[in-house]
Amino acid sequence: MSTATAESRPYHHGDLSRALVDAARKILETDGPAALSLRAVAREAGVSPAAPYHHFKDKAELLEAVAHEGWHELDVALSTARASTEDPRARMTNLGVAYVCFARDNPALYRVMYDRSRDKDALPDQLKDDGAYCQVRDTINENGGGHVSDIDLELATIAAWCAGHGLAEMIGFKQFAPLKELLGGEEAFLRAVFEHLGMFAKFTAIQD
Amino acid sequence: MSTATAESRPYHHGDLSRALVDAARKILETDGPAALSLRAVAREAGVSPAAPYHHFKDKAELLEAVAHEGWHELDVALSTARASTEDPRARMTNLGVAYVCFARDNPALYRVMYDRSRDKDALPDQLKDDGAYCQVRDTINENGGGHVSDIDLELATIAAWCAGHGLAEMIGFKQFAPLKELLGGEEAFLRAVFEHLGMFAKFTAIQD
DNA sequence: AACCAATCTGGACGATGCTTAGATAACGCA
DNA sequence: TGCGTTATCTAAGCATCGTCCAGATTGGTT
Repeated sequence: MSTATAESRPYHHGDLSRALVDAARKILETDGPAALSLRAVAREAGVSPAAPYHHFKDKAELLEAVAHEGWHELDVALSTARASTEDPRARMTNLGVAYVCFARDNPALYRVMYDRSRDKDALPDQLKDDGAYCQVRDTINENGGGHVSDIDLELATIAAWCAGHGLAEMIGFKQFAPLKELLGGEEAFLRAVFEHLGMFAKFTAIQD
Repeated sequence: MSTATAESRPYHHGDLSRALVDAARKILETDGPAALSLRAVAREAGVSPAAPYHHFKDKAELLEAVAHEGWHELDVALSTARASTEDPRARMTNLGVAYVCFARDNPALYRVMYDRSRDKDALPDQLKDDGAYCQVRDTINENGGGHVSDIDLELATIAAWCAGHGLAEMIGFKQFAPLKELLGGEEAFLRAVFEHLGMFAKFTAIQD
């Protein structure tokens, strides 16, 4: 035993929940989602295949914990992007670019996040109250100068979120490679695509 | 087509490839993607677990065939929607609604289609030449009256495609239920979201 | 010191994807 | 018509998976 990442562990691990989530994320990063088995996670944490069941009901619950971390980190990334400029219009574009870049830089994690959401037919609840989704809504609201109806604001947020997610899932697709090169890199490509999404048309009209 | 779960079937099946794809789709519809194992497919087709390997290299290749059928059917659905009206602007919205409705009505199939694409980091090649993707591009081009640059046309198509895909993956999410009810049903909700996607802002500006 | 509850192990069960060896039958050619 | 070639299918087996169980170990309470 003690295939552990470090020296020989005591019988009781100490903080196995944490170690399991960390092990899962390490496997995700190095070998991708296909290699993420519960047994592999236990192996990576230096523990027997049955040990995780004392901390997580089943594999899905472990993935839930991993996804939760992912959403939080996405939240942080969006916060940073949001603070990057004063111009509200540019801020919105930066937010979109940051979203897609997060998915590009953490493809396996992003996939787990949405696989779990699709299984539950719902995004994590925290997103709506003070998470990433909320940041998109607030930024859009700033664009409208506060004159936007609740319904329009919600619809625009959904539209933006869906576009961001769609792009995030396809950003690595081979078909886009020539266009990316033509436009001078992936980020320029991203900005150009977001330029074509006019979530603000209605709001700027209201402002005028 | 006499998939022989009943009467005695001859040693050689006749058209097992077809039967396997049909069996896979039936399992997808009734039990969802999680239940789609190669062995279950073979069982459903009334054949030994090893038989599929004489027609498909592995499970992924079977799913590839299933996905291929899905893309073709999506293509048909978009064609129908495209012919539904003369107004080019409304035609574009109808196209988006039809796309999302296809995903809503065939959730498991849609998931297989994109799972396969993500594994290959590419959409099916046929899409670009005369498939669903091409229909979106053509419809957008009609909107621009042919005055759109190739690059802008491609970018707008990508933007629309990504937004449609994002919405398609999330249309069933619980968080959207109240808004759907408020707007008078799912299709009204869809139209409202697509209203907020201004893929045409640039083009209408060109036309004006 | 003694007990309890939490934690971990070893082993097992059924199911999966896939491989191999051998059985069967359809097809082309004499 | 007969025969061999080849495609197709079965049976059995391997490694792995998710999950459960009985029993061993331990830290925390009293």
